Amino acid sequence: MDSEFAPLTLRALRRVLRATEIGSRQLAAATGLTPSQLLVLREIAAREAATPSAIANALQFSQATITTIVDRLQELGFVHRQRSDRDKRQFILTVESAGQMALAGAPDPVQTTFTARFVRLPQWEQAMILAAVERLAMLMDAQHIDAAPLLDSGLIDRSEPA
Amino acid sequence: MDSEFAPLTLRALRRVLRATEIGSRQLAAATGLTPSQLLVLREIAAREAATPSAIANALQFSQATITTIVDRLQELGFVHRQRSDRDKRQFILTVESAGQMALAGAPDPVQTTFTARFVRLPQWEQAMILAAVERLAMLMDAQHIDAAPLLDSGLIDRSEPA
DNA sequence: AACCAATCCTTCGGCTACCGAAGCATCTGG
DNA sequence: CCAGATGCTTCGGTAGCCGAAGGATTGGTT
Repeated sequence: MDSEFAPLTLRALRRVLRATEIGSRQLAAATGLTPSQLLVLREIAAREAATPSAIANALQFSQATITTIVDRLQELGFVHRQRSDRDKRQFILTVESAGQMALAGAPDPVQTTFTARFVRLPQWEQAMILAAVERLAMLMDAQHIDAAPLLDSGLIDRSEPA
Repeated sequence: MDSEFAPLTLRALRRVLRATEIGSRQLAAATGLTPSQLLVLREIAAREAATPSAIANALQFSQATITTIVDRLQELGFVHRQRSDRDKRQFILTVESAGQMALAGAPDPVQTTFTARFVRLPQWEQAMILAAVERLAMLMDAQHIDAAPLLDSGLIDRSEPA
């Protein structure tokens, strides 16, 4: 048997990736933001008291990169920079209302059509897809797995941490 | 019920995307190639008689972008440019042996660990994930759907083509 | 045959992404 | 109060990415 599901899954996954990547670039063009700017904006919006280093860490960008992107978001009036009181080395980043509107008013087209189609699937299939994607996320997310082995028995091998 | 599987799926999917994106950047650093160069190289390798415009179209890059990336791949000796006989405006791109080796010798770390973990899942789950991801690819790939409605009955809505 | 529009690719100019290294301010442990 | 660590920015550099313009080639028209 030794069925070869893995490469097929990877290939299909690449198609998904490509589609979303292209969509995010189109979205960027539509909003005037670049994909990276959008990514950073979303990441700031998603957390309380975001700091540049936290964003850099979450997105795996260097701090220098975050600085330039935040610079631009600030120029656009989407984000506010404010020194932290606790630690005056830090900046607290917050999303201004203009930024909120940009996020809300510019739905990702791929995401939109995806959702429109997805909700038409039978419930069981929706649930199945969700379960599968969450499983995928676990299988791929190396960061969190190092912190806490989420997977079931005997799944983790950890051959050479490099 | 009106269960909200869609946003959860999107959120999980974003985690997957992030993980692969980060992995591809790490891979790039490891091989000396950039993510885009790798993408283009893979795309050339994947097809017979690749032309710049075909690659540009598949990856949704401009021709100008492909030109510069192929320039660099050529400098590295990974890709060969040759005028087409049929149509002398075109170039035929082929992957040189050095490029083949680069592709083969530099496995994506995310992909590798993913596969290592994936194959340990029970067969039924592997099959389930594969089915789900293929379904996802269908749901997201706007390009092909316009050409041929792949989905089952009543799935397509096509509300405003924008 | 001569032309015109379309097509393929490149070149050019310009902005952004992204990084490492260096620099400045601040914090923390001793 | 000082030394080292930390958070962020600035600087210099490579690459991505694009639209517009340009050179060559093609196919269809008259």
